[in-house]
Amino acid sequence: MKRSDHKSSCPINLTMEIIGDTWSLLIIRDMAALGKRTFGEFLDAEERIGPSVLTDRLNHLERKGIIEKRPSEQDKRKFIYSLTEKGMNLIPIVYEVAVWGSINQVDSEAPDVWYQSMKYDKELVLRLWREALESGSSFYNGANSVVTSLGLDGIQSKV
Amino acid sequence: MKRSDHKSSCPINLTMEIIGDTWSLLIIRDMAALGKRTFGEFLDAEERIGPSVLTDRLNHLERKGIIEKRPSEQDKRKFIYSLTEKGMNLIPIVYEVAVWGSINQVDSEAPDVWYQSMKYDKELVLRLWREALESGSSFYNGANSVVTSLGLDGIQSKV
DNA sequence: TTAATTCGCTTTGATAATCATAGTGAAATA
DNA sequence: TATTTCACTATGATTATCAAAGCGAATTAA
Repeated sequence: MKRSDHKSSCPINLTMEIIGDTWSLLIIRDMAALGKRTFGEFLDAEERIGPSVLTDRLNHLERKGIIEKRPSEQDKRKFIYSLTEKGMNLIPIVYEVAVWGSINQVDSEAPDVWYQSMKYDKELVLRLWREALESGSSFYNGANSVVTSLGLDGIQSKV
Repeated sequence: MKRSDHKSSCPINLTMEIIGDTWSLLIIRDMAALGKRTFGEFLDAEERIGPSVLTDRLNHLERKGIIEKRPSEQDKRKFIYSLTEKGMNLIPIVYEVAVWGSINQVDSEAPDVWYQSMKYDKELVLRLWREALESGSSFYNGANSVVTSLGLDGIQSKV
């Protein structure tokens, strides 16, 4: 089956046809949580994605309208990838996936501030996360990060 | 890389190593939303999963503690699959995935009652869905379905 | 009681995705 | 000018996915 076809029009199926693979949500995580923006930064991920797979996944996400690509002005070799509105709308999914893993997978490990943030109201954290992204920050990094907004800056970040 | 290894301990990665494929979340959808419980019912899904892939995915989900399998008492050829506690905890993810697809994928189609339910408070719907599953119902079907609890029974279900 | 059907899978053999590794050419840096 | 960095491509091996056919046990129909 070609990727352009659809197995069904079920919204769950259509969504999983976009993010239902090993890497897509990890790339979105790197953008939304860590503020990564270039090919090399994604390549550096802990999970060790290969360059050909990364190229394929970035093209896929761009074609699906989840991310955008523009040339860097500082370094003409680079491109800057960023989340579109449609991509930012995936944050609630990323959040629930992270919460499920944190609670249901005993061997999961994340920065302490993540577990701290889980104690706050879900809608508050999602609103702050959205605001962080819209101002060029991410969950962990940047002037308007969720960590900063929640006043968790001082927490020791184990991992 | 063998499936038993982990690319990282990130909760998002660990979760996607379980549900990050084309079929797993569709099987969980069939259980949680439609109340499906047997191999043949899963095979009948709109998305046309093949029997060998279905076998593989069911074994995978069982090994990961998401579903359980027990012999049917009525028909000794059959097995009854059901969601574990850990599996029911995936409902918020399924819900957010369905919401994202409904809003961001123009060509998505779901029963009218699904769109009706999206107008209600998120936490209410998730609580009702959990209660439905715990009493043997599902989102759409059964005496304690979410549809029934929200009083949406009369709505025409244009699939 | 026998024959046909249903059920939960397996098997098979082809196609497609994924993988690690090694480049490549352009741009930046030393 | 030489080296390094950057975003990717190319390659060839391994693995996953696929549709289709087949199988034995259990159930149903004649």
